[in-house]
Amino acid sequence: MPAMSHRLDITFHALADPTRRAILSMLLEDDMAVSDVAEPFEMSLAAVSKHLGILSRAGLISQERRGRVKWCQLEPDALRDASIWMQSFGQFEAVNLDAFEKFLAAEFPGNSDATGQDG
Amino acid sequence: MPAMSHRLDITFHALADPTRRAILSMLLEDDMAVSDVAEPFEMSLAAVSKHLGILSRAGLISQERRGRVKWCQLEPDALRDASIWMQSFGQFEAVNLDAFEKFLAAEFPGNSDATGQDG
DNA sequence: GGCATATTCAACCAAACGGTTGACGAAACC
DNA sequence: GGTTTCGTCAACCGTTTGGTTGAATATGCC
Repeated sequence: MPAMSHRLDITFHALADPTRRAILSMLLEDDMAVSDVAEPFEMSLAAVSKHLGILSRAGLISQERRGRVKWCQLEPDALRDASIWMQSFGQFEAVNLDAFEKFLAAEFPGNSDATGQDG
Repeated sequence: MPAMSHRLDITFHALADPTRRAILSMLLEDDMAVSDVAEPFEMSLAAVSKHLGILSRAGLISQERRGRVKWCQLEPDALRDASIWMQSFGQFEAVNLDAFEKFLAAEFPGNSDATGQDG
């Protein structure tokens, strides 16, 4: 596996954008069509389509065409390498569940607007 | 904490570069001066200095000036939020130690060249 | 003081990013 | 068959990125 590092580049880069993280959060709840993914964002469908392409190339989501609708599905396994890479820096063997809850409350306020964006 | 999402942007972006991940790996072993961090890389000192600035602004390292030498120290706590964010995607409550070992062997071959870069 | 060492700053560059728009292709509906 | 819907493509645009170089700013040494 020579390109291990490159895969990490792709994964972390994909995660480094709030829109893309918001999309992943949305897909946590259910598979979605591209248009439905795009709907809550104040940007063009083409822009969201690009984001989905980046997530897809990173392996973080998969896309399956059914009829004219393209369904997007979370592929959380792709986070594994990145997560494991982080583990190599210690500290995280036992994630503090308390901190986790607080974090979620801050990152996904109300969970009705689980976008990971400010506001 | 309104800018939680922005912090994640910064952290993931900092991690999305192989040079910067290599630097973090080097700092795992020991604190280092800027010049010593730069030495193994085939790029200018100024470039490495910029990378260190990015890592520092992300909180992933701290820098302390002693005399004319600036020492760089790993700050693994900054990975916590990013790590926790990943936990929200499930899958990782129990990291597979076996996978972890294999990963380390691939990412840091021999551990004498723990750069995280290809080759 | 004068010179070497350690690090950053400033200006610049090519390439990539995140977005837009308009055209296009493919599937579905009537 | 014509039109609408879904999604991508291509071209473009301003900004950011990751790198370079040379000058500037400490600090340490003799």
